[in-house]
Amino acid sequence: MGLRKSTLEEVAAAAGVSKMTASRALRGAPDVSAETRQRVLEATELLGYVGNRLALSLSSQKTNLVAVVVPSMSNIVFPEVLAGISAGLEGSGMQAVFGLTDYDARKERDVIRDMLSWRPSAIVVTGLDQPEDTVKMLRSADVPVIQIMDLDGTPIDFNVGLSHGKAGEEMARALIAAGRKRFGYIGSALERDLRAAKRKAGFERVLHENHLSFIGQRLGDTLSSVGLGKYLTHQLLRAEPNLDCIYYSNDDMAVGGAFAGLEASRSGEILMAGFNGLDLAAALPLRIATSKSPLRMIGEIAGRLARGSTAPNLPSTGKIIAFVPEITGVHQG
Amino acid sequence: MGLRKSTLEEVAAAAGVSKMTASRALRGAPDVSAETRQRVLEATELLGYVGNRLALSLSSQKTNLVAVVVPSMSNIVFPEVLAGISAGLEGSGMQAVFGLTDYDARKERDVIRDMLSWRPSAIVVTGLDQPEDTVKMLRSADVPVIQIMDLDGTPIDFNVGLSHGKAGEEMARALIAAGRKRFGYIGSALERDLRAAKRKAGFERVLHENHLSFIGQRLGDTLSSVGLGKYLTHQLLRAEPNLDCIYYSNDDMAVGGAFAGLEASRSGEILMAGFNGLDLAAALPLRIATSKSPLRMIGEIAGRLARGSTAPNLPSTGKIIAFVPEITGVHQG
DNA sequence: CTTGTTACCGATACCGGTATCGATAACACC
DNA sequence: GGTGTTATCGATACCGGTATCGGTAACAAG
Repeated sequence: MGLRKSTLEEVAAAAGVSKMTASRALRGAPDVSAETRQRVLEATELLGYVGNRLALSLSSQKTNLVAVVVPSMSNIVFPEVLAGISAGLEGSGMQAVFGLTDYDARKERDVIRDMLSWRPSAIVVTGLDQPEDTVKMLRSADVPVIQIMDLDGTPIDFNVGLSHGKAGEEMARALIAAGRKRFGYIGSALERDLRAAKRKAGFERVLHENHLSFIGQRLGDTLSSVGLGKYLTHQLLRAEPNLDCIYYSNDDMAVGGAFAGLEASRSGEILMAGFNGLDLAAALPLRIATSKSPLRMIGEIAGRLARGSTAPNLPSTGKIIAFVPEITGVHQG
Repeated sequence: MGLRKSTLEEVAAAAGVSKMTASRALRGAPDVSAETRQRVLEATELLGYVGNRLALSLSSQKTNLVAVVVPSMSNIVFPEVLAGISAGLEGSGMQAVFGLTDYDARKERDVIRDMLSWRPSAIVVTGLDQPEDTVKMLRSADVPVIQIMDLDGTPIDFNVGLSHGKAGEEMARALIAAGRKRFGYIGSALERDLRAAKRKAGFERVLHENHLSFIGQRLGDTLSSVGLGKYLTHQLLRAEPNLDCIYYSNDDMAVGGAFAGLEASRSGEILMAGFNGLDLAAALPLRIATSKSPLRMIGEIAGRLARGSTAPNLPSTGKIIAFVPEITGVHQG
């Protein structure tokens, strides 16, 4: 059991052949006799040889890396997408590499630059709102760029997701159709979570079309969480007791809101609407309304695009894959 | 704006210097005149040059990679740990690379082998229960190995986590001290989630010491989730209506259980106990008992160990960093 | 015996950087 | 003028693989 990582050269020496022959044997290339191949495999086993991908990738000018850049891991949304990407890559020999931006554009640029320095065979980034210099960097990287989650903007290359503006609009229409009239809004950190801001803007557009507006709103400045949603809902309900519907920036916040409603003994009256369609929300004893965003599917398709395989059964063709979220849990009030 | 990735050679040519001088200029090495450095930087900007880490790492025999191998992303536990690792690595120039095992030992071995082929400067793996061949591979890799989450076993090198056996024991003691007598258990996929199995075993040890045992239990075979916890709890409560306490494999399941209790109008009576101390559970309108596992902290310390910096204020010294989970939410019954 | 074919293998160049050592020029000093 | 010192730069080797081409031995065919 060698303590230092052994090289192909050493394996070859142990097998009594040249480096080149050892390389061929390990890759299952032709032009190697069965006996020689056997000896090389034994030497490999003996030395615990593990190939060096750095050398392989440098030499072959190819990597099996897919760079994935997401804002955060602090709620279940992005992990779900990442799991989807991993699943979409499964069996391709490709490996996803994740980088976090903390919803910070500068950090995003640095992370992307760092990722590109590994010469990945594809890069997946979240959203369409990268600043110009970041876009320029991605464009000149000569790598397939897959922008996920959002559709509202101009994609660089591939684009998988849904229109958050429309998602907000549709939710507003559904709630108005269900007879809701007195709306509140609760969200957080909208200057960073641009997709949540787009949903809110879409929602408000439809409210205005119907000569309505948010009666009251509360905006937190930390990232969304169940606890924050609960806290802000208590606040908002104290200030505006006669709301009959609250739109939240996402399901985490809405679930918190539902708990707050429960604690305030006002469960049935006020309809809480979120976004994402988390499993958690489905298991809740309280009904919240939500738009089901196909997080895992978005990840899987991104993964399949990254591996370059033709993805079957896509909801639309071409380089833009659009989903329309299904709205559930809206009931008359 | 070059479409193909440019090389240092090209940058050097554009600046009218040799490759070597360009390399020095970009790394801020000495022996470069201010004027030359300026010309190189301009050429870099012009060509949109992004260094090639493959070449750099191969040449320097060093990578900035930290390999991280976790079982899953489907609940918030591991994302939380990953976020901690990222935070612990912040500012070090190191980059975490994640691989998923789906709680499958064979897949774990393959993922670890694949990770090692990138010659990471450290590798973080989940748990201490790797099969012998995997351990051998890690041992001979000549890389710091950091095993996280669990302490019950023999570590290869560094070890950060807590004893899940003891966590189960302590929870049982606390519940018994609070007057609970009729215990049930609900979990899932224990043959894969070995840490949950250890907690259960610890819990049962203390039950037996007190001449008690689980009156009834339900084991799912899919991964834990809020929905599954709710479903199994309904089942168990029908079969064993006189339970006064249920121990769950984790908080996800326990939260589902709490919801089930709510739906069955038996909220106050039965104490549900989980594990992890998720934020979600804290925001719940219902009290569940839990052991707070410092997930993010475990990740951060693993990250700090990986970057090789001395981590200040560690709860213990040496290569084993042990945490003791805090139990909350246990009330008399 | 010569020639051609096939199977197997090795020598060499290269991927894109960095380490190392040596070269050159400018300048100071004796 | 000869010599030493310093600042700046380039040529070369190397990291650990793979692509490519050429070489050798064995054997069959003429």
